[in-house]
Amino acid sequence: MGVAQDRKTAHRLTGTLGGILGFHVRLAHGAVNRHFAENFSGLGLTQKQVSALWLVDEFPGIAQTDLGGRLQMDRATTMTIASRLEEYGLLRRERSSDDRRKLSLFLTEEGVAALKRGKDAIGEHEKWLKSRLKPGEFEKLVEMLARIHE
Amino acid sequence: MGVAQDRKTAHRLTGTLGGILGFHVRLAHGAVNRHFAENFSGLGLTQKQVSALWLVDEFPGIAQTDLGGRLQMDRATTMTIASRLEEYGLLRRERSSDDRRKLSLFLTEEGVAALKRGKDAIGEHEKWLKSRLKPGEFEKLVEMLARIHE
DNA sequence: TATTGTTATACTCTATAACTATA
DNA sequence: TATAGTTATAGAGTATAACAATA
Repeated sequence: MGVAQDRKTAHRLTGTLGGILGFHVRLAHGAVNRHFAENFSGLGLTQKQVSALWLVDEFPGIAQTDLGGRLQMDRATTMTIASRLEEYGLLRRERSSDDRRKLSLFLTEEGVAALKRGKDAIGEHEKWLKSRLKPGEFEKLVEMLARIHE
Repeated sequence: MGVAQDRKTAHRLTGTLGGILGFHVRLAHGAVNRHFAENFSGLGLTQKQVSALWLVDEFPGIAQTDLGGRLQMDRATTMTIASRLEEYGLLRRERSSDDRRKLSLFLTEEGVAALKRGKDAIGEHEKWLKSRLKPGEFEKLVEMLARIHE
């Protein structure tokens, strides 16, 4: 309640939005999404969808719940993404024999082809990202962002 | 089409999702949103909404289109956010006398109070972010992310 | 009891297209 | 003609709650 607290509050209230990390995370995310959507609309897939295909390819037979864990989404959200990819004919669901509650996910042939195109798109997109950074910063940035979401 | 190209493609296709910067930007954005939503639900405002209030406070009388520019959203999206804040009674719109096509935005008294609470929440939230980084990284991260979205 | 998947539902953010009014 | 705002509409992503099947 004293002068020190007043000063602290005053300082915080007069700060500029440009100094807020969360604000820059939000804008960067938007810029990344926009660049991908605008430049690779022919792909017919979002970055998120390519990520899901990528993980199913990296971990064949992964359970839906584990896919959700790796992409940090709850069961219902995972359901939305997986169902859409199944509708597109890119993903196949199979009841697990180990634990019959679980679904094992696999890519279809079309899914493998779509992932290949998706990875090419993401490769180009990553080049664009890299071009906006100084040498060595790319890896630094990955490391710091990972520490935030891990 | 030669061996060099094959090798390059093979390398790209066998890479792991964890090395993709866009992937980490997405996860970090999700983590930031989730932390804010879970810890400051009592505020009744999203980070995005607080950002909008903050900018109107920083630039009193800012036109809707300029607010949109600073938050990198198109006219329609800006409309959605501004209308909601007006509904909440936090924002006031006034026809500009300079250019009668434009709207000037101002905070209401309630808006000023809400922004104060919002800034306190964001201040705590930023502390959480900082705690996940090493000394000096916070500023580095802001700088790099800014270079991506600028 | 706990976990996995499922469905219904709702909310935020985003964008396109077509329209009105002002410049 | 171009710009600012507006409305209608749609889609992606996210989440909560309640339910069924399985462990």
